[in-house]
Amino acid sequence: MAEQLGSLARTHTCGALRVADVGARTVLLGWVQKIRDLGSIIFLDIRDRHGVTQVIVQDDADLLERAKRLRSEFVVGIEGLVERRSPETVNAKLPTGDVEVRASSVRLLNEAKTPPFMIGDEQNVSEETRLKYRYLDLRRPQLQKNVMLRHKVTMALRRYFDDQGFLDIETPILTKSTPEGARDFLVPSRVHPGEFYALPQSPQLFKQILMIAGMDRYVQIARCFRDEALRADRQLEFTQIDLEISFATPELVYEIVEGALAAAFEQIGVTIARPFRRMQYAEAISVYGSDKPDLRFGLKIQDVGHLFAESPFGIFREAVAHGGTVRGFVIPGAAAASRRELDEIVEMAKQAGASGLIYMRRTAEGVQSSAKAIGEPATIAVLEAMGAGAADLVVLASGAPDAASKVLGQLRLAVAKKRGLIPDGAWELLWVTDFPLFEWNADEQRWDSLHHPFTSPREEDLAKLAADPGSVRARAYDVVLNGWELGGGSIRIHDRETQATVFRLLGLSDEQAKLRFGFFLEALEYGTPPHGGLALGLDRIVAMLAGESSIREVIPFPKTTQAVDLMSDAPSTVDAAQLRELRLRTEA
RNA sequence: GGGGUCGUAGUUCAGUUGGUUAGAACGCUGCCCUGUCACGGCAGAGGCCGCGGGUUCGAGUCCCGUCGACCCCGCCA
Repeated sequence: MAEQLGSLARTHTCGALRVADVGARTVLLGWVQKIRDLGSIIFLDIRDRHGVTQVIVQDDADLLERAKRLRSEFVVGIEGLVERRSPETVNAKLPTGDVEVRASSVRLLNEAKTPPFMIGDEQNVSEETRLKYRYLDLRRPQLQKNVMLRHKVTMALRRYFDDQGFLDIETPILTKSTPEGARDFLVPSRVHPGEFYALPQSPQLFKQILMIAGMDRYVQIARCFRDEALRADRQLEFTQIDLEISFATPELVYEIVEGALAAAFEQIGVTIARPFRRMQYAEAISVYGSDKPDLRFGLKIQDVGHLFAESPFGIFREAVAHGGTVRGFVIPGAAAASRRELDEIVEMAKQAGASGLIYMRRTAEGVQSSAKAIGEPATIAVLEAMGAGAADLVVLASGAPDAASKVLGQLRLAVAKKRGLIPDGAWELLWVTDFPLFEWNADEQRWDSLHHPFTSPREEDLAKLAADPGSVRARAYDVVLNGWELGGGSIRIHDRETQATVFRLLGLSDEQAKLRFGFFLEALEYGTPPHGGLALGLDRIVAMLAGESSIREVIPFPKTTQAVDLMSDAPSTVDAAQLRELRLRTEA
């Protein structure tokens, strides 16, 4: 049934033809998107990734007969003459809508089963169905647009880093397991039974070694693998724009990364404001309850603990007495909220981990607080201290300072979303700086790196390393866009002594450190330049630029939240023979 | 590991208090149609109501379990 392509050569893509082409002979190769059969005149919409062109079949009985046999998604070659459409038949919705192709031959290159969903249609299809038939989903305009945007962003970044003197260098995919951080994906070695490679969580040590090797500026669009739970913004494998710079200061890293993001934003025609705003980690946590604050809206968290030191309201008074505090934020215009809306807000707070939430507002009769014990004068004092007007609602929660803020930070996001406080088209980029170097791991009774063990402490905090590790700030920084962490990095430790001190604080004996990172520690001793860098999440950047809320929309073949590829059905069992060769036995 | 939302025709969905033969739209098939582009008209096919159990005279609907998709917490140096 299907015919050969033969010598049929494409002259134009399906998005190319314009009035200037009228009179030209053309060959279009593509998919049948739509057939409008009017009897003795048939219109075909032919699609490729460049666009859609209308083909008209008329007069020729044999050709009409052939066209009638076509169905959606058949692959065809159309030969014909470009004609101008009469004014009343122009289709303003198509870039090619001023012209049409009068077919002189229709070649059926391949048939297609009826697809499970329509390609040219914007109708919603469940993600499950889309992922199973990803090759069809990828034909749809939205994903084609996203794939093309990703290409443009990638190319722009490669050009940018080349201009900035970076070398694009590949690092191994089969590498050494370093059990800190995320769970590794392991690859068994046939040659060394019982031993395993790990897939890189990031090329961290290799890029630092490239600095030791004198490469000066390194960049790689690197696939990274982490065997952790999946989310809208997290996949098992994802792509980082990984970079490292010798003789780097944070300022230099900021400048280079801001330039890179500007180049990426140019691809959607947006000029971003530079330099980016900066915010210390401590402020981000206390005021926004998050280390990746969304600055597109207010609802800033304020501390009013001092107003409750002697409050008759026991919960707040006790919190303050025991080193905690009372924090909250103002929801503008929410004073008129119904009982049901108020209950919803309290429920959202509980979902965020709050044990309770107090709200207060001004009323026609005076003021009202959901905790009557607080009393009218104190309620007025809080409303005034927080700058709440007559139309506003105040919500309050108590707890340890950071914990209260983190709960309120989640509530802040939920409230903003629910009440439509997030403006469209806003791009709020910032650097979050001065992260703590360590966080206390209560389960293991030791310090953990907040970033990673190769992060340099701030020089003025070096003296505190031994006595008070929790107060040591890192030379680490994250770049945040609209509440998404786009990337993070640090100035690295470049001397063996500091590195050894940090390992000890992390509870790694010299022996363990040598076993895991021996090659790296040895390399450090051969003239390591001061260096630092950062990694940007390419999937997140492209998703943001594309206006998508999940990175699955910018990854051609993503996995489900249960880590399954619905198209290929990976992961799967393997032959017993394969396992034998690897000397592996499974329990399941 | 925990919490939540959702599984009904190829697709997206509706389905009342548990009650006759489970509907709509789009898609699909056939016929008609010379300017359509969300073509139009006529006719038609299409269902293990995710799966398994239970309650009941009777279950798409109620209960238990299970599988899957998505969102969130934990986790993600």
